[in-house]
Amino acid sequence: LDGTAKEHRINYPKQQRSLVRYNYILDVAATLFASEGYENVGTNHIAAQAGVSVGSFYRFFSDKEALVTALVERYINRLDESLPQVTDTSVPMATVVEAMLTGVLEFDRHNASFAQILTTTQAGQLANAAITIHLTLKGWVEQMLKLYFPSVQPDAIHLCAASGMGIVKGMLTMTQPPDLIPFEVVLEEMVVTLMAYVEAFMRKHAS
Amino acid sequence: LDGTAKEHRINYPKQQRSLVRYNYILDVAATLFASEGYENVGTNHIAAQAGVSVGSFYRFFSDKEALVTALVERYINRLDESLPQVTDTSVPMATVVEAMLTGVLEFDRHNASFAQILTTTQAGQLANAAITIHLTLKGWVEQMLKLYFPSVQPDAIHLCAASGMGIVKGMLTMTQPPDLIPFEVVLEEMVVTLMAYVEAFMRKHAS
Amino acid sequence: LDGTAKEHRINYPKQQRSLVRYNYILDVAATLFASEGYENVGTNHIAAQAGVSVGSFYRFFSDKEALVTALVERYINRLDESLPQVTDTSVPMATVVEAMLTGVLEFDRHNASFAQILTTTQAGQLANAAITIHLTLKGWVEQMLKLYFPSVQPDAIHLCAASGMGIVKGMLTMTQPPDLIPFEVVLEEMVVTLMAYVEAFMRKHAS
Amino acid sequence: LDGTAKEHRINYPKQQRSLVRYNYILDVAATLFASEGYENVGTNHIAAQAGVSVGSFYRFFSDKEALVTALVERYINRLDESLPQVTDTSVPMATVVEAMLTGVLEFDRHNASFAQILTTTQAGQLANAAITIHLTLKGWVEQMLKLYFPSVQPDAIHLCAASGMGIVKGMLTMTQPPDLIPFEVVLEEMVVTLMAYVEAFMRKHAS
DNA sequence: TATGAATGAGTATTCATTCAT
DNA sequence: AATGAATGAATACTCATTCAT
Repeated sequence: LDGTAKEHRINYPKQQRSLVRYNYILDVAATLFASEGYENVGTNHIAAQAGVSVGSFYRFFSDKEALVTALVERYINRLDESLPQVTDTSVPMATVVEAMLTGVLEFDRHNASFAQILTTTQAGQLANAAITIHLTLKGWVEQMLKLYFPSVQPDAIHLCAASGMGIVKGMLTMTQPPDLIPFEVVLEEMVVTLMAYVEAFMRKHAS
Repeated sequence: LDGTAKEHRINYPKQQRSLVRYNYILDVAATLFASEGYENVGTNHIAAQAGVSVGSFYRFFSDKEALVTALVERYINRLDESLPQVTDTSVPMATVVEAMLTGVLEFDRHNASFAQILTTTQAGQLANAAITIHLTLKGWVEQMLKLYFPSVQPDAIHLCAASGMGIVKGMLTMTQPPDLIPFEVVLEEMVVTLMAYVEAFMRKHAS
Repeated sequence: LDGTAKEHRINYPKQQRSLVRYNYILDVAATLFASEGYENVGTNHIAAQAGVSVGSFYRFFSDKEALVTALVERYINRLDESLPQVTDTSVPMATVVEAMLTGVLEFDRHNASFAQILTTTQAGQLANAAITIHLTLKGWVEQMLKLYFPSVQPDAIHLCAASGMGIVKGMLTMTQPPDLIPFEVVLEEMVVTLMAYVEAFMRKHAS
Repeated sequence: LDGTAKEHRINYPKQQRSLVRYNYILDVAATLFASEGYENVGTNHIAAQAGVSVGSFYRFFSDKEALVTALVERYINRLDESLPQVTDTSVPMATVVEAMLTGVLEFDRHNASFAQILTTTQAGQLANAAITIHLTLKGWVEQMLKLYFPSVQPDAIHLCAASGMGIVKGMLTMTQPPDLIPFEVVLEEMVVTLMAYVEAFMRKHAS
């Protein structure tokens, strides 16, 4: 964004012991970010809470931003493992959509800060993180749409995926204050909305 | 959120000259927040950019947070003036929805930081601001829904409004990076989505 | 003390109306200093509390320090009027001492901040004020001592007066937190102490 | 005083190196307070003068007030070590009083700001410090008086101690401007005053 | 003469980051 | 490798004082 492009580096641990520490720091950071807000959580605080020294923290992460990058990477890896893979259209799309949304909501429940980071719109260190997750998920959605609607133009697919992402991200916040709507209810409304949208969209864009 | 509830006060200017300054500071702040991110913009920076001294800044706003409160107040007042009032159902709902969404998108285009603040999910000073706008808008949506669906249960109305807000907030971000989808396109998709959702929702909740 | 010697000026009001304002500002300031502490009371605060503009405040007093100077002047003028004048030794010294101490304690009761300013030892704007009152009172004490002990050396008189001032200033604070000893009790102990001290002192310094 | 009771914390250093720094900062602060006045000395100023960074300053002291608290603690610990302990009445009281006063005056000579803080009467951050030292010293005086006058009522002991404290605090300022009376002289006058006062007091309160 | 809006240098405090041990 | 003491630039906010009206 500003060209100064500091090099943010993550030192991926090779030892087992280090790996545990590394992951624990990420856990602690994610939890703190969720409850206090990213800007209100210092690196010293994270390190202390994780039971390591700041020095150790900076051996793993060159930067506060590198920590976020690592967090995002882990989110994406875990999502990749836990979300259903769709390779053929033998299953009705509604089923797939429901499975994916269930997966995402479930994922958010077990991965602190996920939705908060994904929905960040304020410029700042979190912004790039949000974009990375957004683009990854949107790519997956596009793949799925292409599978189910092979004859639809790429541009339309892209638009549909972007809208879908917007809908999911927006409705994801319904579980949080001030709405505090239960997960299952949100899930149901999400499925309804997405299916209704996709159907209407495809009716219009069917070649 | 934490009960300490510092008293944030805004000194509403009475003189014309002051009113201009007051509004100008809000303009500058909103613009800076949009480009740099709330946490990266200092009060000294805002004051300097607005061509006033920090002291003057603090004559208007007791706090950095009071500035946000004032910004939110102004957003709400302006929205109240510019969004269409719906008092009867002589117009088809689709028309109303389209008019409102057009209004909101148009509003965001002319009021820097509006969508960013509205979609803030990170804990911090912006959180309360986001909630205030959210609740206000949701209230308006509920009113409209009650008008068109007088026989539907309040709980259902509330859920529908909350979902609608989620959808709009989520899709509002499509105009921003990395999607950068044109306003008119986003508007169209929003209308489709909302109408499709409401229709499906009401089919289920019709008494 | 530091050579920069800014010129602190008081604009003594000539009009009756102004005089009332002038005195009222001093009253308000003294009261605020007593309850909040000199450094915690701003000139804007004083002006507002006194119902005048800051501009008016600065027409009377060139400085915050000039205000203190004026306060001290007024203390001294009022003390000069209310403390008993001693011109001959027809009255026993104990009676005079008691009358003077009664006067001082009474004075403190009706003149906010008097004791606090007099007993200030912290360097700062109050220091000069404290010294001025101290020197004035000490001068009066010296005069009285000379009258009763005409044959004692000036140096001894000076030392005795200085000690007396120390004793009075120190015991004056007994009425305040944390001791909170009643005025009459403090008065009694002061008289006892001073008389006992002077007697012992003079026994030693009688030529 | 106002109930808001911020938690002032001191980080007592455990390493030798840190302890030296910690004490040096206190030394520097005390010296600066003495010459410039507490309110005129900033934390940055103290840190710079002590040759440490502000950050280091705040590692030791959570607050400017915590610094004062630490200073007071150190005063009290050092006084406890250097003032004579009185456990029986084998020594005449005059001797004990003289020894204690010598100790206090000597202490003030080697511990910058001691008397100034002890005699602070202005509301503000120093006020609590002053009260703490005052109460501690008064407690010691009471103990001593009880020892020498076991049959006197506690209330009378308390009043006598309070007066004694007032006398000492007041006369302590005689060594400072504008009086500048030599230590030995002040000491002598103090002893005379206190002994004369106590004698007169006890004559009256002997049961 | 009176007003009070405006000024801006100054203050306490935080926090990402470094580096000697 | 690991530690955590140390750094200092940066930030929110205050307040004595000025000056245009």
